[in-house]
Amino acid sequence: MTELTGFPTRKQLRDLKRREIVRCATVKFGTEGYENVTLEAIATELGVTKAALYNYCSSKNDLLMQCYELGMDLLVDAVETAMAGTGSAAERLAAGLKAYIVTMLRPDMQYLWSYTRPMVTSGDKRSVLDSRDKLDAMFRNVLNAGISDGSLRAELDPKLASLVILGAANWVGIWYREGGGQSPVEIAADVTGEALRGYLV
Amino acid sequence: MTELTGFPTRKQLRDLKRREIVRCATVKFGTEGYENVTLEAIATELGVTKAALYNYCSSKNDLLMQCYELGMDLLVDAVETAMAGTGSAAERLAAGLKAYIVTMLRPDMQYLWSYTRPMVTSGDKRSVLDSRDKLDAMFRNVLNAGISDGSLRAELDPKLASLVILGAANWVGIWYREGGGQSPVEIAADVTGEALRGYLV
DNA sequence: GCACTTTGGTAACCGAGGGTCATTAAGCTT
DNA sequence: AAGCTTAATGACCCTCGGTTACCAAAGTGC
Repeated sequence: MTELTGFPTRKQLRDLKRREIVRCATVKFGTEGYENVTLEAIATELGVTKAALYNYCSSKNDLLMQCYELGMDLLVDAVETAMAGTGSAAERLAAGLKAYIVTMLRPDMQYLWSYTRPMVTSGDKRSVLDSRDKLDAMFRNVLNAGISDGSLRAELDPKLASLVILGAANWVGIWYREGGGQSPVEIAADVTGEALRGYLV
Repeated sequence: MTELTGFPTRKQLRDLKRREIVRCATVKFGTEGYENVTLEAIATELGVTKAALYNYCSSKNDLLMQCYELGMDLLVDAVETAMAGTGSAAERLAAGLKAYIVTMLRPDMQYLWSYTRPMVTSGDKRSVLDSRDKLDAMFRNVLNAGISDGSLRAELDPKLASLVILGAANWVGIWYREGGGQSPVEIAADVTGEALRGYLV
């Protein structure tokens, strides 16, 4: 989010608009569901016509990809920050997982995540898949580090373990709905504890 | 799959056709994705017109629900059978989970499962949600049984544990793609072992 | 055997919505 | 001022989910 000062250049203005479109679409896709949101609706909300949107995306699906990309970036950032601490690998793993879940449960991410992610197929934008791989790699790395520093069980298989752990975490994004008594932070703590139970020494 | 002998009655014929439509739709939704399948395509493949389908379903989404229902029934049956053994609860849990994963990875279930499930919202057909609850209950029950018979750790929380375990299992349906070297049975065994690691005594 | 309803299908159509394109208005540049 | 680029518009097309009027064949009562 680079802020502008003075006269924005053409490029800056363009990027600003693009981001505004993506932000608007993210909220609408997230709360109403991809299929129920028309490009007309997005355009109207932004005070332009549908055709104008096509200056910033090549198709509705491409717009969805841009939304997803934004979400993935948030997620990567959150996990990266949480894992940057100086504790044991096990502690960093727990912190990263907790951050992952909490971020995923943000109101504007939640539905986007659970409802939309499945429509991102392997044929899609490379950058999206890159973020996905990056997240996976971050968790595998910290799992490996845990074996090295002795804070996680030595016999675990990082690849399998990351699948199980991320599976459990991603599942939260699917069943969690607001107003269920527990806050995202509480849920994240519970699920993190449960998912890592078999790996802590 | 009740087979017919002799002259089928009107009702039988009708139900036969309905099932054939659902079967066809399941395969197509599963392999091509819900959005990419037109009712025309399904109708053509069955040698009828689009309008004829509306004698057997009330909307495209309703057809999807019927597909999903079929899949859920298969899943419930598979798990029920696998869990019916006489071993310890831990053994039955492992068998059930393995059956769950293997069934989920059947070619005609796979995409339907990962791609389509998210579109089944809480406002949908009761029977679909019932199957979902039923599966969940089956796993929670066997977890409870495991605490009782001592084959699982006493301190586990069945609700949380079933979320984590099913989350890990469902995640497989999302990342698994055919031709990845490992067979569904092998994957099911690996993931089952990994997901239950923290719960076995 | 003949009217008469019921069932299951068809062809034609409708409207919503994604996507396109010629055109125009508003800056830059020289 | 002239010419070029950019961004937006409005009218349009096409696909596809869904509806409706109509028809043919199978069952049913007389």
